[in-house]
Amino acid sequence: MTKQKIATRKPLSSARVLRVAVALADEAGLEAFSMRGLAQQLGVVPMALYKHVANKEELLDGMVDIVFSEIELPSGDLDWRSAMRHRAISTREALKRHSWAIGMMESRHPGPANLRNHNAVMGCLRKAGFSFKMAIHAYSVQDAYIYGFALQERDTGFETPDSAGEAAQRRAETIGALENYPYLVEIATKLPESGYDNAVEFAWGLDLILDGLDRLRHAGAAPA
Amino acid sequence: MTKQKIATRKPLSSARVLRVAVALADEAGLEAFSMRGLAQQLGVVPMALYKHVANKEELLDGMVDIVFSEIELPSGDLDWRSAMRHRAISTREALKRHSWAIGMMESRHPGPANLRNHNAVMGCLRKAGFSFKMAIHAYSVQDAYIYGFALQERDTGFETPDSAGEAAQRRAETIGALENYPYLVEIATKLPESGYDNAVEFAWGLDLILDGLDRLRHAGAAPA
DNA sequence: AACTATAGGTGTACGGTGTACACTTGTCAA
DNA sequence: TTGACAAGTGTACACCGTACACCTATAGTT
Repeated sequence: MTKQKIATRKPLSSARVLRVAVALADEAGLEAFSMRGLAQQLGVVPMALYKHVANKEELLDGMVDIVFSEIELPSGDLDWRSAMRHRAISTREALKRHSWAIGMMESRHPGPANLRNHNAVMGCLRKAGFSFKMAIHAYSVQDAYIYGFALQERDTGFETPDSAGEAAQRRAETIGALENYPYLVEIATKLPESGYDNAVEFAWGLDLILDGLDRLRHAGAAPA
Repeated sequence: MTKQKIATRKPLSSARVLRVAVALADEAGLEAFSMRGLAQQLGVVPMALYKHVANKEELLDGMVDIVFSEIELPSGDLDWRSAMRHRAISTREALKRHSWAIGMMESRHPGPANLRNHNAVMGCLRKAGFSFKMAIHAYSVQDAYIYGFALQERDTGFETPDSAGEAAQRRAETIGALENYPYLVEIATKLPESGYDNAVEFAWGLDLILDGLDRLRHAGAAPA
């Protein structure tokens, strides 16, 4: 009986723990993600996890690095702008799949996929002719935008045009009459019919930034 | 004796609870911020808080709205670019003071200061002649950048040029030899001597975005 | 084949969390 | 003086991460 169970049960491993942890966080959210819940998902007692993972912090480190590993590295075959564009879009998509990771991408002990990613991005910019200082600037704007957009996308759940309108409406109703906030009223009324789409919105801002960078690529100085 | 205590002790109020909560979160961090800790800070038993605040979630909502209330609204006396620039810088400064709020600005039940802020920003853009769609785009890029920059600033503690170098060094050493990541090596070596400064970095990207927006202000379409 | 070292899974327990619920106490109106 | 109501208290519960001692199944060596 116990023998059956053991024969049936796949053995644990840190890789499997990590995989299942990511899946669980994906569907339960970070708030509801606990060591006890993860153990249950794996058909095991909570303390069994600690034979494969030092503690929850280290587990989260590993989970974040899995997210990094899903992000496409900038391709050497493309011009820098296309390469950066692709990796930005790939990053947003990874963060959409794993929204629990959104605030944690740069805050945790970095793993190998993280380092590979950062090294490749910086390399792409330097090879494209950006000076060191300019490359730092370029990296900084892009990542700030990508992470910030992911954050907003998660927080203001504008999934479809409709829900965008509803969200704005609800927001205003919550606090009282929206008479006092005419521009929020405008958003609540016009956004639903505007065909708002997150992927399009993301690309719009991304292109604005990449265009700006292209203009300044060979300049050493600040934006005009 | 108990009488003395009571006579000495200022009475609680939701405003005072909120004020002290913000101060406590500022110095302890969000992780270490607990209802029990807050109660202790106020010289009161934990459950006393619940006479003035519904629960921790609502308390956090109120705390975030305090942060919003510290952000300068865009001034009507300035041109849109200057007004947006000031409020962006003011936002970053508020988030620097209250870094626990960084991931929560748009995720929580919005309070009055939040609504006033959003309404004013949208109003500034519309009055400056941005079409509705363009104003949405402009708002989206700016806020994504601001929040994303704050996030990075918090996570990669590049306070001074020195610490920036140290951080990069430490990061690489953690995972193993940094031989495999030449561009991270470059960052680790050059950044310390480059005079990196967060406020300057923030303004650089901000100006890049505002310049881009200015170019597109009257165009209805996507970045060129 | 017997023995033993080791890795992996278990059970219990501790100190932390948010907060429900019933209680006492302080303050002011009538 | 009384009685109502607001404010603060104490106890208790379910959850969390995880330290520690224990058992057990397997692998290697003799």
